[in-house]
Amino acid sequence: MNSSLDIENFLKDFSCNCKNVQKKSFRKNQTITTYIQKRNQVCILLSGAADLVRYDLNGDKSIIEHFSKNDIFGEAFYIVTTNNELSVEAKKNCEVLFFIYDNIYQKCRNNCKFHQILSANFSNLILNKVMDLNTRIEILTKRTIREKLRGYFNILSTRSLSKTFILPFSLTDLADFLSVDRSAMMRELKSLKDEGFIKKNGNRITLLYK
Amino acid sequence: MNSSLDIENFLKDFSCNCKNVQKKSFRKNQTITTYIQKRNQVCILLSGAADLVRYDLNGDKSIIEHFSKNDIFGEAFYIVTTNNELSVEAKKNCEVLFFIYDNIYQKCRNNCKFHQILSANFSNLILNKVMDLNTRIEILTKRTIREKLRGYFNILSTRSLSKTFILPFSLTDLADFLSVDRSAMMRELKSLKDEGFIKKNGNRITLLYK
DNA sequence: TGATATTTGTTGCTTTTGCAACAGAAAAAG
DNA sequence: CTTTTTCTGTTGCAAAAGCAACAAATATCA
Repeated sequence: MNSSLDIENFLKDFSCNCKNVQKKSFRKNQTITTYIQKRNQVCILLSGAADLVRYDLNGDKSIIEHFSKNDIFGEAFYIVTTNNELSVEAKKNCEVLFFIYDNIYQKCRNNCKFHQILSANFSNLILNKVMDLNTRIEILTKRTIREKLRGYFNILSTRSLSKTFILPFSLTDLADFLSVDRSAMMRELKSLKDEGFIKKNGNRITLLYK
Repeated sequence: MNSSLDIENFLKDFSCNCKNVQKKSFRKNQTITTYIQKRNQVCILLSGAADLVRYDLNGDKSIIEHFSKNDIFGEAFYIVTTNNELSVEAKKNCEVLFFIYDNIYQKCRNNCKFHQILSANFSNLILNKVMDLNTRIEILTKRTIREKLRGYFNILSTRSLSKTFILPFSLTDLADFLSVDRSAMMRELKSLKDEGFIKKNGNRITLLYK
């Protein structure tokens, strides 16, 4: 989306005096927010990287979403149920903008530039989000670990316009992202290597098939 | 979302003379659209039910999304890759509105009511979509068939405000939706029944746990 | 209504995945 | 620079899931 460039520039040095819009910084491994019903919070990640994670009753961790620069997230996009605790964890040092959803289309008292540009760009930000979510679902609906890996690798390859690309995850996190057991995934990665489908150096992957 | 009521009323008897907005009818099992890169088509399902499906190289079918009344979909929300064919299939007779994404925020020549209301409500329509997608991901990230079933049943129970609810799918389609083998799912359903977690009559399910 | 197609329910067997555990490599912290 | 922590790579075994096949029940269609 070329429109993300507009947003990027404006977010970099936004200023708004509304008490409803806040910019906060987080250090790696801190919890940025926990999803709570009815608060309707929306966040934009200005810099850094973060994951939306769920710990289920067995203590298994799932990475529900992976956020990087300019991604939008927050409980406003979620129907929060009682069965699971969702929280957003900083994977690197992060800067995050917080506001509430109701606020987006309301003109703020100051009629500040932030609100103007935000409401103009909100749909595009969400559209990007929808595309990411659809991509994620595409991968998760694949039946086997092998297909998930190949599906994800294809996407990364397409995005980087190259057969070679760098995984945006540690292998441990990749397993959580694909929602599979890490050791099983490692086994499958090894088979893919042995059978000549991929080449792997650390987290640099090269696809060897068409 | 209470805002969906506005949309519902206006969609029911919309009229727009733009050549870029079309309303079409489909019979059960017809293909409503196939996703093609760059066309940027957006669709709103006015009535009926439809599924976004993918057939992979092995011929396995996955239901990527399930659409009901007032759901929004289309290739504009997708990064279409070469590896898979995505199409939307009518599960019942359907009425569908077609237009292109660029069109949403452009004022049409006629400045018609449709475009006015659509741009005002587009964000809410997408927001609902994001919530659905997030819900779907929640379920797909569960590790076992049992957890997927229970996760999905919890959601249906919450939505219907009751321990008893009707599955919106045939069991065959439910398996495709959860992206698992049907016979394995049936086995798991049987265990859930035998162990006293659920009661099942056709596609009416009752949860027996807390 | 009768014929045809689809869905449900079930099972034996095979393959895949998850689990647990551990050693070595790499990265982070002090 | 050394220690501590996290990540990678691997394995044997157990559990879960997929596959194939079929009969019975339902639904659809002509």
